Amino acid sequence: MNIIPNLSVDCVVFGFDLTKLNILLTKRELRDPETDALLFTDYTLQGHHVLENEDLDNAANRVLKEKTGLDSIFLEQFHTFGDTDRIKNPKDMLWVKNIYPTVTNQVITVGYYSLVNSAKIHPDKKHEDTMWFPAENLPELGFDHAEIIDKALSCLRIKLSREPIGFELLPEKFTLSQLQNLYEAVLGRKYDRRNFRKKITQLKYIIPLDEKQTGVAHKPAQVFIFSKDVYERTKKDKLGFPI
Amino acid sequence: MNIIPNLSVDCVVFGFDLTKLNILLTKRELRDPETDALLFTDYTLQGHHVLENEDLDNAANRVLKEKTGLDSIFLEQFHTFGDTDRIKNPKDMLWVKNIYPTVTNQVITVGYYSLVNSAKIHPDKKHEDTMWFPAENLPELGFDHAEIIDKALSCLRIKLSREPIGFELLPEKFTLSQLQNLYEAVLGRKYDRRNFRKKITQLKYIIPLDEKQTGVAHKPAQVFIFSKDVYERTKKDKLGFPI
DNA sequence: TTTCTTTGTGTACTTTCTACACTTACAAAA
DNA sequence: TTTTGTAAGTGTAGAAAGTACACAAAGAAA
Repeated sequence: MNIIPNLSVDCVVFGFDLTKLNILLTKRELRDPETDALLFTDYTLQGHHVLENEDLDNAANRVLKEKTGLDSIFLEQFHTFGDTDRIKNPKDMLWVKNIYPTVTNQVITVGYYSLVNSAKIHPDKKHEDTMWFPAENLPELGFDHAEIIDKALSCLRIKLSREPIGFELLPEKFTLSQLQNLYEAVLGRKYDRRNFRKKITQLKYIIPLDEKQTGVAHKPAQVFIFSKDVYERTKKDKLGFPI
Repeated sequence: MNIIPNLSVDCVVFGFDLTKLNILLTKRELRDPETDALLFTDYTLQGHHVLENEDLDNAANRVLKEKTGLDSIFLEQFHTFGDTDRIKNPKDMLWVKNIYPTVTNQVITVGYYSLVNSAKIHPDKKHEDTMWFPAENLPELGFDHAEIIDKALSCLRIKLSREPIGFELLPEKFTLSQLQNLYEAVLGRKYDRRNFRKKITQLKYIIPLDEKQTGVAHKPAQVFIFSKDVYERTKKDKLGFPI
């Protein structure tokens, strides 16, 4: 299957470890083909060219599957980056010349972000050079990936304040404090615990289980699940997520 | 300047005529090259392929300038459409074969929407086949342009409820009723006039002028202007548009 | 001068938002 | 077994924002 040389997708994979928001990045190293000297090292998003006869959304899913092993996870297109000077940094031009000599110099990339529960990822050692970084403290990034991540994050914030998508970042069963931490981490603000719980518990699609947290050194919290089903059936009543 | 055969932009031009929301469409006709018989006629968005060495945003601006004569207007990228079966309707396949025989069959298109005051457009007769249609009552559309318009409208609604962009659709000087009509037309709901005015008049960036509407057969309304400047300086205080 | 149309205005009520502190349940350490 | 540490769980009062609602005034046209 041939690649489309001037079209790629890049995935910003967001993960939440119950404490902070993380982004999945892959280490990139360029070595001199002759001397093997390390020319530079940095990190990049998961991306790849779209293949001939491949839908854009499928390309994003494929990239995610290949780079993380994850399948059928939340994936949302957020912006397309098509400036002709996207690749202007000398190290990136060097990289392209070495690794993709056949690719045109004008590549547009469609940005997707995906949401995963950090715990789910990295059971294998197949992708040793791919790891989580806190969104607040990213390493040096290649290409225009810092800009792509900024845009992804601001789109995620808008989406998160309109729709109940935060659950994609949590384990299936979660506590209200974990949910609150998630909102605080993504939106970068604090909520009063009582007021937060008040609003959440009146949503019919966040369902308390007859079950408590175990193995914690404090009063165990009740666990909840999110019912997409109930949400879909009731969202016409009240649109949006009231947080 | 050569086109990039597999990449285009499409612009959804929204206009407001102080009463309803309109969309600018261009008539398309395909005639049999031999008999000149009219094979079909329908309407399409303003679109064109991106040129080599052209930024995406510039392509959208160029298309708009060419098709409408308008320059430097509000333009926002909202979604990229990249399914391989985007062009599946027989009439569209026929059209592409006749008009763009060199173009690949897998074209992805980046959607932009733009906002203009309907009065500003169409002073010339150069684009006779381009005209306004009420967003509520569109004619038969070519390609996947119905889907593109749906997505554009839903993105516009989200944007309009977060940021003060409605003024792009109004004349520079406007009345509060015109502003209210605009919000009602785009968001598809009604507002109580007193409550609407109460909220608007407390925004510092919507400035009343010492001036009244003229030539109307009723009590003339006070006119207002929007100050982007004041908005930018004060938006950190209170984000969003409280309507 | 009458008619028509849209502007412009205040208040009472309801709902939502906000701030705030102590007791309880469990695990780990003493 | 007792103590300690930690997060869970809970209610209320005051402030702010949202909602519903009706009539007089200004101008143009008849």
